[in-house]
Amino acid sequence: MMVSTKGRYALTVLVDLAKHSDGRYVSLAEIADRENLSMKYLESIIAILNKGGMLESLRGKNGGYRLARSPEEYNISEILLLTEGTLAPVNCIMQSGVECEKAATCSTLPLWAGLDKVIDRYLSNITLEDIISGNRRKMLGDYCEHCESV
Amino acid sequence: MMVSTKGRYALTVLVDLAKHSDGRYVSLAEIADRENLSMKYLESIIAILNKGGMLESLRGKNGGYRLARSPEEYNISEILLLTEGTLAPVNCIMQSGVECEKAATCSTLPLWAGLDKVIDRYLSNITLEDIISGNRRKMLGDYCEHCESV
DNA sequence: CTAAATCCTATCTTGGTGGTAGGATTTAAC
DNA sequence: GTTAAATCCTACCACCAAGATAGGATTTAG
Repeated sequence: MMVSTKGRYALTVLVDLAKHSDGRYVSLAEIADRENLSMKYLESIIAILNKGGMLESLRGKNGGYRLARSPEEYNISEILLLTEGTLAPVNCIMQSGVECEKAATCSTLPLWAGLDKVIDRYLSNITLEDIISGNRRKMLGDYCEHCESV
Repeated sequence: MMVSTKGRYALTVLVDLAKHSDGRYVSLAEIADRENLSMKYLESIIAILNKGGMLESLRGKNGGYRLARSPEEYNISEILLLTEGTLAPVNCIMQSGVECEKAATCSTLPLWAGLDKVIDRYLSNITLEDIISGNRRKMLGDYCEHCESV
């Protein structure tokens, strides 16, 4: 498993906000209720999003959260990176420069590095807007970033 | 994390066998020593490979393991699938038909399904032979299965 | 017969996942 | 200025898979 509930619920929250806040602040209770998720657990997840600058929050009565930017300005990679810490498919691949001591001679490292690249390319290319608009071609179809850019 | 040491070590073992057995049986002690991994731990991993039909084994003195097929006939996806059980990036994606109850209305499901597809495409396309021959273009480069097939 | 090997079963520690609990603080509305 | 509704903060906990380790039973070449 690569993406835990943390990352998945974070995305769910952002999608919910994109769909339901038209500028207004939406309370966590409302989101938890609508998405049928534990509000207490979402609390800890939304805190990460908030501190990461992905949301604006308002405390007190009638408070809540709303997106800090417009949906097309969020790419999925940055959302998951923030909540999951890393998206690397193996421990060998570090976000920092720290490397395995065998890296120089490891025959399998290029495979893992390539896999990491493929995953990040896919996720970086999709935005929150693609998700709420249901851009199936880009997510599921034969859409090819590489071909498209040539 | 998506691929644990189980899958990584399994691949390491297969690569080691591909490189060092020219038809002869290679003992686990030899592999563990060369790869600097715990022999006892490798034992449990190689058992999976063996039962999965990826290896041929010979018991008793001078026994050991060798590949059941030639390196280009193993693709990485099947190796990892056997050892890891699943390669799905999220719990939402099942290898069986079992689905989340919210699947029909879930806006994020296409994203996960697409990610799963991208990962499997990449790993299915690379063989053991690509790894031992260090085919960097295919693993790391701008190689594009999609473009290539058009 | 013995040494070298696979095969089999059981056990253990650790850290991350997926939460829960309780309260402190802020603010709008009456 | 009191109250209710909300965010914010800290601590805690159960469970399970990962990553091994241990010990012995079985097979076979020499």
